[in-house]
Amino acid sequence: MNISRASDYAIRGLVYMAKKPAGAVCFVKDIAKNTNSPASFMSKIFQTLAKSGLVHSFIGTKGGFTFNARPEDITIKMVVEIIDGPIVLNRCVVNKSSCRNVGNCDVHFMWLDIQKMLTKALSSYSIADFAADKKGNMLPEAVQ
Amino acid sequence: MNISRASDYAIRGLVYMAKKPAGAVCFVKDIAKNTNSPASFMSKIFQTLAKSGLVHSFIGTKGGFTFNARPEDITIKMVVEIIDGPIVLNRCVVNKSSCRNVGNCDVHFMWLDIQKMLTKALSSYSIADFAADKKGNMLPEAVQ
DNA sequence: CTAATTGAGATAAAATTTGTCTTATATTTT
DNA sequence: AAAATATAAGACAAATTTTATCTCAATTAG
Ligand code: SF4
Ligand code: SF4
Repeated sequence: MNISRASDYAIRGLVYMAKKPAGAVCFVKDIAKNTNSPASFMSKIFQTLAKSGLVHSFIGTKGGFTFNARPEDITIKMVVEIIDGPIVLNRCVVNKSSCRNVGNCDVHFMWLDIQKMLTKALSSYSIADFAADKKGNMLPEAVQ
Repeated sequence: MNISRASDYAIRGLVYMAKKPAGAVCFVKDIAKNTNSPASFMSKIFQTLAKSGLVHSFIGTKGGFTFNARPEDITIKMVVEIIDGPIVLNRCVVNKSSCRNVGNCDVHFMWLDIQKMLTKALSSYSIADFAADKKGNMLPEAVQ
């Protein structure tokens, strides 16, 4: 029940990129250093982000990565799902046929509700929110 | 970002127990059969539940498990944390010293908020809620 | 053309998950 | 009392996922 280190790195890497002037080409080495993360691992993470279309990659000297979408359109949910795969609290919440008990399972509906709440929360944050150096609570309903 | 099969089995095993008359001794074999779960796996899960004090175990013929707490006092969060370990969305949410970036990390506060929301939701359900055959939404704020 | 710098992709170690199999314990039957 | 039986306890192990590293390929500057 947690996000992976890879997703944490990816989010902070993208936030770092978003703080640079729009359109700037960023190097993995630089991103990794400024986010305190292993460069070789970050490299593979950005490969995945590039494959997903979220960022664009340029190979060779003076290569690097640029955004392929506006940071304000990239939600935390998107990043986590690209890196960790779909968010599925319990197998039955996205694919009913994945569990033969779903028809007479009392617990099923709880997972549906919590899944909905969680994905809604993760979708309510974008990369741009953090690049603007806003701090503190941005999900009022979470703490009242 | 999901609960383990073990936690799913544990919850439904306890719900099955809660449907029986209070104080009844239940066998793993029976619990496993009625929850469509591997008996030997369920056995190890109930070992853990017993070690935590949630249920009581009796060895030998006519042995089995009984509740050691009232089903209405056993929250889903408790069960998941006993089986899967503490719920920690990201390492920084329960132990600030686990991440050297926490002081100047913009994303930290988001995880704090979502963690709080998630644990609150998981604490709002008890085993008894599902044993009563109540179905449907029990977390109004999740779907409005 | 060569060297330097970058991302791409193959490989692998470590940890976690998901189980099974054997052993110990208590009860019931003979 | 001994043997058979039913149960939980715990050791063991396969499979998967996570967390990386290491080597290769592509591009460009000089
Ligand atoms: S909660 Fe119920 S429906 Fe969902 S996976 Fe578990 S048993 Fe199946
Ligand atoms: S979100 Fe920030 S503080 Fe939390 S683990 Fe990641 S880097 Fe550390």
